[in-house]
Amino acid sequence: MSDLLERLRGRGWRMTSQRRVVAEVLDGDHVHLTADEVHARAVQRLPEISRATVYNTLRELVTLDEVIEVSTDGRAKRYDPNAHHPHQHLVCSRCGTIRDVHPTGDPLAALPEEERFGFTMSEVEVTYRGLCPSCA
Amino acid sequence: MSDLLERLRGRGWRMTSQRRVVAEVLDGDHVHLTADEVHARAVQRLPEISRATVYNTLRELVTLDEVIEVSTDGRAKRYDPNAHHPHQHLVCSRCGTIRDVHPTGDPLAALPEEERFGFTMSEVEVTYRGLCPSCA
DNA sequence: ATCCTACGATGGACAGAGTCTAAGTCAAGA
DNA sequence: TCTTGACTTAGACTCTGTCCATCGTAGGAT
Ligand SMILES: [Mn+2]
Ligand SMILES: [Mn+2]
Ligand SMILES: [Zn+2]
Ligand SMILES: [Zn+2]
Repeated sequence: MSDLLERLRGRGWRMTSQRRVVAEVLDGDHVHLTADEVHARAVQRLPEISRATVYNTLRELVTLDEVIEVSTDGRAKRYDPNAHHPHQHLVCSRCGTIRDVHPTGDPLAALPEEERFGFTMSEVEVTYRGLCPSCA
Repeated sequence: MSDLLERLRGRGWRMTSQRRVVAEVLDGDHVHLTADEVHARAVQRLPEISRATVYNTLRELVTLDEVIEVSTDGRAKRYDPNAHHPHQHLVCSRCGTIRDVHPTGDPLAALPEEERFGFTMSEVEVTYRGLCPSCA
């Protein structure tokens, strides 16, 4: 994730300990933490970091296309650092676990012209739901 | 929508004026109202109906599979009476308009076995995003 | 190395969406 | 008509997220 820190510095970001810690917390695969989960983990490393700063930093990362915002339920949004490889999500209906998945083909192809109502299409979001092995 | 009222009566629902009004508000095609929008319209017909009752009734309709809950943004959930014909949604990124759409083929087919992580799949939700004719 | 200052961090108030509770009301069966 | 448990209500409360005024500091200028 230090690539991220480099890119951000390159974009003129002032590098603070708070931003560094948020970026570190978001490192890894299949990471889909809520803002409060990010805050909880950030506090482990930097006890005085505030909730507002975590929200601010996440919002900036989203604006910079470095993190994706995912809302799979009606609850808290989740923040996904895997922003550079397009993917979809597989969610366990019981425990809420989220995995990144890569469906084959172009999902847009399944929507016939006459079903597009004159819209200019830009993206498709797919959420697969089911029970994970532990919950089944 | 009086079919709905019949079905509900058959399921042992006590029929109150409040429930009747909520069901009436939800009648129609491409209806995707928020709870507060449902409440606002219900108040036109029955001024003393409370927000809590609207929420209660919507939750029951969802439990009975008579209405579908849709969350296309991170904002308020939308309530969709078109629960008996499976469909997906096309959303305008600018104004939020929602249309029902019917993609061809089985959306599950696009997810290869090795991408299912041992999940027992149950459903797929697809959200197509773009700009509607008025917003483009 | 020190100084400056605009940008960032902070806590707390605030807002939107939804749930819960205790008390009052009424649909519908006896 | 009476009775009663299911339904409705207002408002308090929770959860998620935003906003604001103030304070602090990263990093360029000297
Ligand atoms: Mn992801
Ligand atoms: Mn719909
Ligand atoms: Zn699970
Ligand atoms: Zn539009």
